[in-house]
Amino acid sequence: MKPTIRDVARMAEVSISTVSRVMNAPETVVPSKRNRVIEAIKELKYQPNAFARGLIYKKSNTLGLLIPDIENLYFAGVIRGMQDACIKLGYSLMICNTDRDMERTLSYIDTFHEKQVDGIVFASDMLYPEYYEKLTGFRIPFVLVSSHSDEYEVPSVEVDDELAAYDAVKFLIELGHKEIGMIGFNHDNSVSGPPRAAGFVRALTEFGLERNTGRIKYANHRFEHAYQAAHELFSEYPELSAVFCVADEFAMGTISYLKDRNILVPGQVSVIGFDNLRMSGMFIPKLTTIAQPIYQLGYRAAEKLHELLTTGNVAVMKEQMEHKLIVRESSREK
Amino acid sequence: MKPTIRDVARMAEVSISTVSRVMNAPETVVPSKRNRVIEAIKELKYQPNAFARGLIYKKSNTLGLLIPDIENLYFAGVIRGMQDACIKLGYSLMICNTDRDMERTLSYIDTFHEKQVDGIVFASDMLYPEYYEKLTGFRIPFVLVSSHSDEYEVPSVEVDDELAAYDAVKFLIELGHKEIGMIGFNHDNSVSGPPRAAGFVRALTEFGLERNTGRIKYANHRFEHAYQAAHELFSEYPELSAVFCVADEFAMGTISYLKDRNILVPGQVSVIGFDNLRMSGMFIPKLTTIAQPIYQLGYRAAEKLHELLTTGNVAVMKEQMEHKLIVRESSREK
DNA sequence: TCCTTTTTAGAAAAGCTTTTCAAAGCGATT
DNA sequence: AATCGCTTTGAAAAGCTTTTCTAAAAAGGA
Repeated sequence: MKPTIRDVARMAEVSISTVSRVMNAPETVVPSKRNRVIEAIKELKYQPNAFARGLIYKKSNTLGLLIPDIENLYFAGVIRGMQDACIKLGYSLMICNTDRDMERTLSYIDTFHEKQVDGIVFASDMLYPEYYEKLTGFRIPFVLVSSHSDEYEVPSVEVDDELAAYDAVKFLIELGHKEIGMIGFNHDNSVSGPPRAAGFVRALTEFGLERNTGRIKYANHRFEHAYQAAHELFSEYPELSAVFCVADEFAMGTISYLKDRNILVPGQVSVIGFDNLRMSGMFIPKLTTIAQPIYQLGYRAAEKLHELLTTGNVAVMKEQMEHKLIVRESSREK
Repeated sequence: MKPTIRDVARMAEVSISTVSRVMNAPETVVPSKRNRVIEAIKELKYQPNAFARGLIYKKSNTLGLLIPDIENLYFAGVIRGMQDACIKLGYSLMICNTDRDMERTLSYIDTFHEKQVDGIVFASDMLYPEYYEKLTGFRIPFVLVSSHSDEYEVPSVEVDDELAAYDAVKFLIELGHKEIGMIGFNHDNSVSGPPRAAGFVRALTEFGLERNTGRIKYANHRFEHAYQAAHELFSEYPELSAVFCVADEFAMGTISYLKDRNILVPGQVSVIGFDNLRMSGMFIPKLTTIAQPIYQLGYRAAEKLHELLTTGNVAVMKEQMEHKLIVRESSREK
């Protein structure tokens, strides 16, 4: 049986109140007893029961994290950042992989509520009304990471997707490319899809390359879909000399396709990605990409949630972090 | 304030016992009242308090998972499998990233104990005596995944590392390669390191290629280290025509190095990896590798832990799952 | 109609900790 | 020596749910 505070009290020959005090306000108990208690705790390997504490404090010191796809390296980075922040702030972390499935997500929210997580970080997926209603119905505080909400007032941390995409495409244009395509996220279930497409269009327009704005194919988060999308893109526009991919995984898919077609990257076609995954520097060729501060995004999201939890509010509702262009080997001057 | 069972009782005009019964043994309460209670629960969005329940049942229905490195795709797959199993079995999952840091690992075990997880899956890292002592001292049941223990009697699920490595090297030999090197895990903090090296040696010996057995360099889990190790390996043995890498990430590092040296893979050198990560099929060239059933390993580990928790024992202590050779593009006949 | 059995419902205890409140102990001051 | 004030300690309540035990009500039988 797990030892309880009673067992410690009995062994140290004091009352349970004294034991509790030794743990929570040691200076209020005389050293002789205090030491006896400490001894007993060590001896019994006593650890207070989190259920009993939770009942009193009405807090679990646990945060929930909802992730669409844990096999996506992007989220692995977010998790790491968030977990480090949690250690600093004294939270445990409960991670759930939703697979972008609504039913599953809803059920995880139920679980989080039942387990009394103090708050939730909701990553990257669309904040559907169903989620919002449930979360607010349960009065669970939450923040969005790599996402935001136009409809609701929800704190969020992300990158400026429109500007980042603009920078990527501008880079391609300044390299001398005039025939540029894009592999984007499907708009209907993606929050970063539309702004990245907007950045693509804005850059083209500003530089008088409007004729490219329709050269977009969409893919569904994974390599294979991007491979397929690249196939469609190049079948339709074989003249392309550069492609903007809204995710590094898409860039890899695109390059794979090009490789299978014996088209050289960056010799014949330049490809720029987005995210700067850990893998991106390992790929052959190493990916030119827009780096997101992935780790920091996760770290900051946890801090923001903590702020919300402790002060009941956040200083700035929609927060944006800096992106950065990283030039490696998958792009070249035209 | 979160509604409690009292609030429901008041609204439905019954006692709290009745409310509890509606949730746990509905057939024992008369339909008229039962419906009133159900109504009230819905109306108030009531959910029972997990702390209070935990106090009674002495169970959290939560499993802990200790992972060395969440940014390693291998573990992402394990997590997914484990989480799916957890859903099936009715557990929540608490994931902690140890970074292979002993202090951190120990502190996570404390947290798990305090949070009263029902059991722990310990992934891939060495089961140091410190861990074992702590875990057994707390009486927390646990199983090992992608790992095992020679010293202690601990249930485990993994692949037959020695045989898998043997199969990989045998494949290389049957391709006609006679000058073979290996990039392995450092032995001092790795459980799969030694058996994989043993498999390498056994295959060479069986085919009369003993002269190769010393051609091993070690790396430390990550791409960059493998790149460096490949550098050392080829500086010392430039005659090598094939390399066995004990991880796909090592294979990528090795291929990157060879690429930088303008050595063609598989044209001049064949490389075989280990794991079959999701990325391995995206790499250029696509990796020939020994596939581990990663998802199933995680799934099975959770099932095994469940078995341990419910029956107090486990049918087979050390379980091995099947590996499989997957031939893709990074290997070629000599 | 009365008694026995079964069904249904409520009161109270238990699970473990923290915290409040009251009491006891002690030293110091007059 | 008596009182005051501070420190230290223990008893008890509270937090929320489940479960046991008891009582009341309903149903069934004679």
